[in-house]
Amino acid sequence: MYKSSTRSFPVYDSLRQAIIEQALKPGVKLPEDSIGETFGVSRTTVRNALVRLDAEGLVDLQPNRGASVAEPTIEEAYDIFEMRQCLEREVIQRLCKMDPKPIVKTLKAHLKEEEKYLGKDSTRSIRLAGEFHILLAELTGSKILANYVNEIVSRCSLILARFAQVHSAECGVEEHAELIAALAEGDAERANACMHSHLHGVQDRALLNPEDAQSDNVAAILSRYRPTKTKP
Amino acid sequence: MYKSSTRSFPVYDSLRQAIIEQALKPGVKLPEDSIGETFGVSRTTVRNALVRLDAEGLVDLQPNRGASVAEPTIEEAYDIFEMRQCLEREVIQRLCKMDPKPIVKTLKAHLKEEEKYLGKDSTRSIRLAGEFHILLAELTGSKILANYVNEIVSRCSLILARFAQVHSAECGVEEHAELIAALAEGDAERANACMHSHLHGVQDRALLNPEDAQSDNVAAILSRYRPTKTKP
DNA sequence: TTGCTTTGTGTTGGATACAATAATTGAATA
DNA sequence: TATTCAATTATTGTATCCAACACAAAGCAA
Repeated sequence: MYKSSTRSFPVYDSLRQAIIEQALKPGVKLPEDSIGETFGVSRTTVRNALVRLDAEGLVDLQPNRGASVAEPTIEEAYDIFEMRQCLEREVIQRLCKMDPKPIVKTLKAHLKEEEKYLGKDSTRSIRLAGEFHILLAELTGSKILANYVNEIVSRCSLILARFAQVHSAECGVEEHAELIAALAEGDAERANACMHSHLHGVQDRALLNPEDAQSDNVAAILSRYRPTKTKP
Repeated sequence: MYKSSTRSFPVYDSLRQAIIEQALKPGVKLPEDSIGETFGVSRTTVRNALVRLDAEGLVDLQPNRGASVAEPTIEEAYDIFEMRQCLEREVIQRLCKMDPKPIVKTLKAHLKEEEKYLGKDSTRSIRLAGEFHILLAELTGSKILANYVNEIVSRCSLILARFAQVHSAECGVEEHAELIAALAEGDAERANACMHSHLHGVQDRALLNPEDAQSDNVAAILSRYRPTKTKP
């Protein structure tokens, strides 16, 4: 949907990643000037990226007031989690109608990655945990479903950034393993239950005792996300 | 999500409406120049609108080749309809857990509108039929769910524009009435069945003989495949 | 013809420039 | 000291401009 050959794509992608990984926390202002500077592009280009992120709900773009990382309210948070339950239920139901063997194989490979970085690289762990869910959705073969899941998982990261105390506890690897086991056996009932309680657990950890977050230096954070220029 | 106080909003909104109402058919080029002229704005402003529409899947924005109304493939069409079933199933399930009285009241008012223009103003009929589904989603109180339904209903319009022969047959008003009746009685089972068969009917009318509709566009499609293609 | 290069025209990608709006500062007054 | 309001500054909204690219037609070779 978004063609990466444009100049605004790296900006979009980096911002997105930074928001998901919570380097850019909810409420942080995203001035076009400074972002353009760190990426070496003009405001026009940055603006394009911001418009897209606004459409995805990761950024809040207010007229004459510029962009900032979205700050989902507690109500929106519940709304998003409920929607996520719906989408991921659909994912499970579709996967259960398919041949489990190649699915399980792919998932196990991913799980191995997750285990590899568990407790070592927390940022990577978090990303991998999110990608597990996206991978599940992709395995259904439905582009749209995968898109929606991708979007909603991102927004859940935002919610965690806003309300949860400990981000690393987002996804339990064992729970992923359990889900894979259920899928391997073709046990739809159990797979569904697994996913449901898994997501419910994430939600609880996020929304049980909500507390606020604060901001940081945008340019400094983004410079870490800027793609390294490899020029011959 | 999209603040209407910008200058690009009317452009976005008009284009969206035109696409949904099939005045702009799939594949039609959307040059920034001419659009900007008709709206009295610059290309920059138009571009903003196009980026948003691209993000929503209504417009296809290709680098250096500009924008055109999206042309969903038959595979994407099935994918989208399947997703729509999932989303609207969720809508029904949520509505069935709520107090039916105010819901039914609102829906009946809408239905009356639909009946009023049935057979008279086809464009308006089509729009109202689509809005019925969006209204259902809004009544759940979930912003996200309503957004998704809105988006997917729009994309279904696009599919109909591409593949169906008769657009006016999109939604049966009686079927809407039946659904309302089921909701009024709190009969979740029946409401679900209603919605399912209703959507299935729409899908069938759209995708049953897609070859005819596609052959209309063969010339246009082939003209884009310029180089070294063997003739039939 | 057929295939390949070239040139020309139109359109887009992106940077810059200027206008409009919001945020901030600071001085004057109570 | 607190408050108001005007002036300044910062940031965004939008238009315009130039370079880059795509597509089409014309020329050229075989």
